This record gives sequence, C-alpha cells and structure tokens, in this order.
Amino acid sequence: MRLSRFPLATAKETPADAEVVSHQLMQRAGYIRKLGSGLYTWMPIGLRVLNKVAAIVREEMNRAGAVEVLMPSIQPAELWEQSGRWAQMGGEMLRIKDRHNNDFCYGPTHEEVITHHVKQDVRSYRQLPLNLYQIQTKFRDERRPRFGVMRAREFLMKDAYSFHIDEADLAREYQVMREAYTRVFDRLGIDYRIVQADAGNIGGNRSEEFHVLAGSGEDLLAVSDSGPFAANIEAAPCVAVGARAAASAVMQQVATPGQKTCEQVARFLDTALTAKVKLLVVQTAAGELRAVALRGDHQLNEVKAAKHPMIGAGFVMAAPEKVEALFGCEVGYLGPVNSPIPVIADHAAAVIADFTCGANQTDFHLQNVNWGRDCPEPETADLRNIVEGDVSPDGVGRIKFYRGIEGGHIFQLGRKYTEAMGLSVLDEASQPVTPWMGCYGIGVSRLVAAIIEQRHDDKGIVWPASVAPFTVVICPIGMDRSDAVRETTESLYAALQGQGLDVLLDDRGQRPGAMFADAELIGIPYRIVIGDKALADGQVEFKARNLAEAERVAATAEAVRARIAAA
RNA sequence: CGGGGAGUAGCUCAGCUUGGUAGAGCAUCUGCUUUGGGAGCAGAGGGUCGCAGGUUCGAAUCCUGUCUCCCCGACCA
Repeated sequence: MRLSRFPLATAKETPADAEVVSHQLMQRAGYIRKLGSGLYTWMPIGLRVLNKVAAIVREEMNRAGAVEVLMPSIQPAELWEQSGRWAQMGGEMLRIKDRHNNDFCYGPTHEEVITHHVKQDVRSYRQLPLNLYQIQTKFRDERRPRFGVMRAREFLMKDAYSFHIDEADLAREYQVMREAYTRVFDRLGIDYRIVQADAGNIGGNRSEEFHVLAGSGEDLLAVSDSGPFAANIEAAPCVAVGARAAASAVMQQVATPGQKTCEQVARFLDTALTAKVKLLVVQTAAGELRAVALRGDHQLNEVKAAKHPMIGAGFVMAAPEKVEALFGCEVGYLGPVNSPIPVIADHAAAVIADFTCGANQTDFHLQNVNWGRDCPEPETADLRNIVEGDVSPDGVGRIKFYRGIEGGHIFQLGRKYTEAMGLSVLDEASQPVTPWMGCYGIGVSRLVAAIIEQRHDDKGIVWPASVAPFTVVICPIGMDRSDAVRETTESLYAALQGQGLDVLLDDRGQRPGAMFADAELIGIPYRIVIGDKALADGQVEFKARNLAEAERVAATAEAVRARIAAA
C-alpha cells in the first residue's frame, strides 16, 4: 500500500476524552473515530487489525471443528419471549419496533436464535455434536460505555454455540474450545490468564474467562502466587479457615460516639479490624430484609450473596431508613446481638471469638461478643470477596490480585435454552432428549484495544506481527532527489509485496522525522529506511519496532525478508 | 438512574464573570527555502459559537427549555 493513497489521519495531540492508553493511541493513530457514545467507526488502518484478529479467531475455530454461520443482528422479540429473557433483560437490551409495530431487539447475544435454527434442522443424535459460530456485531446498551472500543455499546464478537447429546460430550467440546482459545490468545502475542468465572445471568455451570492482564482492566483476578488457582474475584471461593477459639471475656457495652465505620471503631477502641464483625442489611427481591455478618476488613461478594438461598438473585442493599426503623439505631451501629432479622455470617466472621460489633444502639458498640453465647449461632456461608494474602482455595499458595480485561469467556450452559426453546432430538433408543449446550465468546474488537494496553511505549503502538496492519514500512529519504533511492525503493516495495508481505510505502514525501514518528505511532513491526548513505554501500537500514537499535542489511528483498524472518 | 463538568475552526482550547461585528496553537492550502527524528519564513482559506425560545438597540456572553458528550457513583452481567 502506498501511503499517498491510503487515508491515514494521525494526530500529535492526545484526544481529551480518552482515558486509557489504548483509546488514546487508537484515536491518535487514526484507527478509530467516535460516532457517538460507545459507537466507533473502524478507519482503514484500524479495520486491517480488526480483520487480522478476526481471521486468527476464524482459523482457530475452523481448526477446532466449529462451523461458521452469520445470524441477523436484529432479532424478533418472540424468540426472547420463549426463553423468558425478553422480560428478564434490563435496559442493556436495545429494543426496537418495525413499521408494523412488532417488537425486535438489536442482538446482545444469540443463544435464542441459534437454538431456534438448530431446532429447525436437527432431529437426530447423529447430527450432534454441532458447534456453530459467527463473527457478528452486537449491541449492548451499556449504562456507561468507556475506554473506547474496550467497553463500547456496539462491538464485534465471535460467539459460538455447541450442542451435545449428553453432558460428557459437552465437557469434551468445552476442552476443545478451551484449547482453541489458548491458541488464539497465544497467536495474539499477549500475556493472559484463564480464570474461573461466574456464569452470570446467561446460566450454566462451568465457566472460565480469558483475561488479558492490564492495569486498566475492569476485572479483578485472584491468582495463587505458587499454584494453579486463578479466578475472577466474583467467582473466587473463600475457604473456611481455622476453628473458633473459646470465649475468654464477658461481653460489655462501650460508648463509641460518632464512630460509624469499622476502621473508625477499630482505631477508637484500639482493636484489630480483623476482630470486628460488621452487619450489612440486604433486601431480597421479595422485599424481605436479611442481615449479613462479615469480618471488619472484608467485603460482601454480591454474586455469592445472590446465590444464597436466604438472599437470592435481585437483592439490593436495604435503604438506610428501613434499616434504622427496624434496628432502632443508625446503620453504623448494627450488630448480631438481638438482631430483629436472621443473620447469615460469612465463614471468616463466624470463627471470630471475643469480637467487637455494633450494639444496635446509636453511639455504642459491644466488645467480647461470642456467637452461641451472646447471640445465636448464625447460618454460615461463603459470602465475602477473597482478599490478597488469603490462602488459595485449593490450599496451594497465597492469593495475589491482578487486573484483567475479559477477552474471552467459555461456558457449559447445560440445558437452560434447549429446554426453554423446546429443542429435542431422538437418541439411539428413539427417545427424545434435550441436548446440552455450550457457548463461547471472544470480544474481537475489545481484543484490539487489549493488545495495545499491553504492547505500547511512549512513541505509540508496538504490534505483534500477527495482527499488525502492515508488517513492514518502507521510508525512503529524499526519494524525489535521488534516483538511487527511488529505484531501490520501488524495486524493494514490489519485491516484498510479491513475497506476500503487507508492505506500506511512505511515499508522501515527508521529512524523515515525520515518517518515523507516524510509523512508530501506528506500530508497524519493521521499518526499512532507504537513504543515499547506506545505499552507497548497497545497504538499507532495518529496525524492529520493539528494539532500540537499527542495523544495516543488504538492499535486496531476500536480505530484508531473511532479517524479518529471523526477528 | 443520582451527582459533577463540557459543547466556540478538522483537532486541542481561550473568550463568557463585567453584552458591542470571533481568537490562539496544531492541521489544511499557496509560494520560497529546507530534507536522517513531527522544518523555517511569507501569505491564505476555514466557525449559523450544540439546538430552540426569551431579555436587550445589540447575545458566544444574561435567562428558560432541550439535545449531545465526558467524569464519579449506583445499577446490570
């Protein structure tokens, strides 16, 4: 490609509305342009990268035996009514009407559609297993789109759906997909971790996420420092550790005027934060109030709480007025002693002896409180977020936190959708069975940003060759005043292109500094500089984007090609 | 959804408090010079000041409404 004919709009200044480095660089390097909140146009150079990432995903999906389809981005409401999700989904789903006033949505995901089609065509166990995928634009009306294409409303996603005669075959396919995803992420040249995940409202049992490690990531990952354990903090179980010591002192009430938070009380009474029990009040979807006891330094894990039978999905933190009316004190002074509602204690809170807690009386706390003696033995459960330094749930190593960008997610869905949509096939005994289903997503457009988060320097993007918009850029110095430079440039350009390389020729006639700055900003992996000086020795300059030093190679396509191959 | 902020040239922003015919840098165009790290000089083009209404002799500036965008939080998964 000749740059003189390729619309590339780079900017020196960092755009004001871009917070994370990938968004800034994509905008500055002219990869994307914003159309509206969470809506981005992929400009020519950006599209080349997006297409290369998509191509790698496609290759690995095909290699793994999945088959590509393309479903509409607009879906009839009817299908979502069948699965029950038309009512369940919130404002995240963009609902639209056609001219006949019929309801549709812009697809946020395609479980319903694919299940519908499989139902149309698959009748026999002989047609299974089946794994269908597409690379399609999705729309999710995020409350708060941010970070450019990393959390956009419209985005490109690869979503695959597999169907199986039994659970064992689903588990087998899940492993196949896990390996395919591993190959994809390896080829993208990024540092990533596979972590246990919560399946969320999509449903299902086993689920893992592929996270690109980055400080700007929106997810917190709990990873063992010396073992294999790794989980999204949402899904990281906390094991009950240690037994409760015997009570050693008499419960007593102390005045703690104005001390509302655990930190304040611990400081005021000069006791350890870990010896304090705090009580949170949640309101279930049915409107009932429940108290959750946590150790002073711990936080409620909302995913775990939503799974607890006494709390359930759809709970919210209770309004302070309701809590105060029920307990007769301000929310900063709640405790399990004489609690008017059932208390569910996290394992870590349940093993503390002689703890400090609110007295259910404003400006007073209780010390030396003991479960079973001063208040009932609570129902116990795993309800907290794991914290750094905790023993890994599998017992190997200690937990360390990382931030990650969710680039892929694989699920064993089970039969939720096949049942809801009435999909059944005949088995060997001519009996109808409901197939098991898996689904597997990769955020293609998000991955472009995620790669940049990991691969950039102060000059710009540093692409791995696998997804770079161009593999090599040729920068001729003084092309219009030196015949030697012009001739070498043209012949090298033609020859490298002939070898199948994606070559960019900077024939804009810019000064060297401008050419170099642009090449570095847009992140081309290899740069060839052709100038009279080196050419006098029959050489050109070769520089890899990720290395500091330039070197000289013979001014032939073979020599350049060999040098690239060696890099 | 709650709170905060911003909409002025293609981009980044000043001007608004105290109303008087629209500014800078970058980018673009022309000419000359320059040519190994985002060149210099001279000149030029480019804006219904988000939109609608109001106040006023006069509104980018004051008032009302509205739309959009950004940030923090909550929510959702």
